[in-house]
Amino acid sequence: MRAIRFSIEKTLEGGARAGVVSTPHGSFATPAFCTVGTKGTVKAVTPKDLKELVGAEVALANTYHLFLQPGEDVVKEAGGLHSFMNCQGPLVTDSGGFQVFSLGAGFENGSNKFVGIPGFKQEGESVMPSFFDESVLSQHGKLAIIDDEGVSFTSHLDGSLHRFTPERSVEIQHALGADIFFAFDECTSPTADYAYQREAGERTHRWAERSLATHQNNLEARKKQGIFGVVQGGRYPDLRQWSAEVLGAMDFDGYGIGGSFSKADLGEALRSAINPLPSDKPRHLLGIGEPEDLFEGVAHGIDMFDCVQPTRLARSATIYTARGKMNLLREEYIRDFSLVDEETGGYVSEHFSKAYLAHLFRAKEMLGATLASLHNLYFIISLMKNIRQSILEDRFEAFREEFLARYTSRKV
RNA sequence: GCGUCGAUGGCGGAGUGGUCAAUCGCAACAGACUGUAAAUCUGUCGCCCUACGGGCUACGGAGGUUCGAAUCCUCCUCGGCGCA
Repeated sequence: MRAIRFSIEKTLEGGARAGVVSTPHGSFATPAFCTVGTKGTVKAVTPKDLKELVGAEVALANTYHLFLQPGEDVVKEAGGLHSFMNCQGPLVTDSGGFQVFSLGAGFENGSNKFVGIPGFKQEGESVMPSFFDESVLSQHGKLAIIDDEGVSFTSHLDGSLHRFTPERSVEIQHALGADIFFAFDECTSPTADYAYQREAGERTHRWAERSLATHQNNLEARKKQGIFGVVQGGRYPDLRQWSAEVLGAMDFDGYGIGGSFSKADLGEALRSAINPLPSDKPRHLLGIGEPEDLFEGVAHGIDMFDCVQPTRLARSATIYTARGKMNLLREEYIRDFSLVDEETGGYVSEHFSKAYLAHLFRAKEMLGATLASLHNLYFIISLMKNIRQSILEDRFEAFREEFLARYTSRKV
């Protein structure tokens, strides 16, 4: 008996589908958006509000972060992640593979996932993230070093040396006890060349096998947790397809699609990665979450998303609205007493004005981040619900068009 | 009244003869953010222009010394402190 079950209620011609994922901690409707709680907390928001005000059904935490602090042993001693963070619903953990990228390969050129894409990263910007702390730099000039067996890395917290292998990552994720967790993968830099991308792909595939074997050998964990493999391939469609074929043949409970690709290529990247995957398993597009991208993902058959964007933007005063994103720190909102986003609604939009949130941010009051996070999460999650409904009613493309027409109607 | 210290850009506060339109912090204004080293980061921030360059006015006020002053001298105004 598998811990994770997926039932598809409806699939549209283009590939969009609606379903339900069942886990030992309850089920969630798909397409789903996982709120991101990297360190075991969705920043600035209580689990109660997340559930009652936002309507969130799943959350995702991170192996790398929880391993470093407080340590997976502490979480296990607390009774697992659910009990530790007082979350009764389904939980997902990411493997730490992305951190290998952001602390290692991605570090070399200070890139994010969309490096070089106009509007995402200007050319000639500083090579290193300026929040980088030189005191924890390893002798290699970066925090993570990859070899065929695994990854050695220095903690960004205290500079101590650690090592992740696929086996170790799975072991930690067993201790954390999320309902779904990811196989340890290597997320490459978007600038990686073909040869390296292929090499990294092969490594990721071997790691996937080892992760899967480690999980299958743990009979206790198998009953309680499901494991997802992660398709890689960078910006090369043939490598993505190859990666999906190789992983698709392995007996995972679901699949993550990770890595680097340009926004413009999202559609192509999804097509090549999704086609070879078994259609009866859930597919999770890792780390993507702008409204346009959610539509694009769903259109190609993605079932799950996670993204820091709603909460990260919220903390720096940018909110989603039906008419596009708005930076509440702009002067024009100081005396804008209209509600945050009447068209979208939700607890925050219905009770607070833009001027009030603008004041909270200017005054650096914590409630600003909380309300904005609640709102952005509500915005994204209700969007997912509406998308799901539109699939069930066979009017997904119409809804997409209608939503985006309004969403892009106003320049921020 | 005497003595003493001080007066710098929206605020705080550096500078104490040239490389100063003036370090820095805050505020302000704008931008970025997609598996969270992010309640973070970046840019602008006297005025004007044909604006990677140029011009003008500036460091309480008025004079002066000097090739050249926010920086030195004199007087004045205002403020802190001490003594009366």
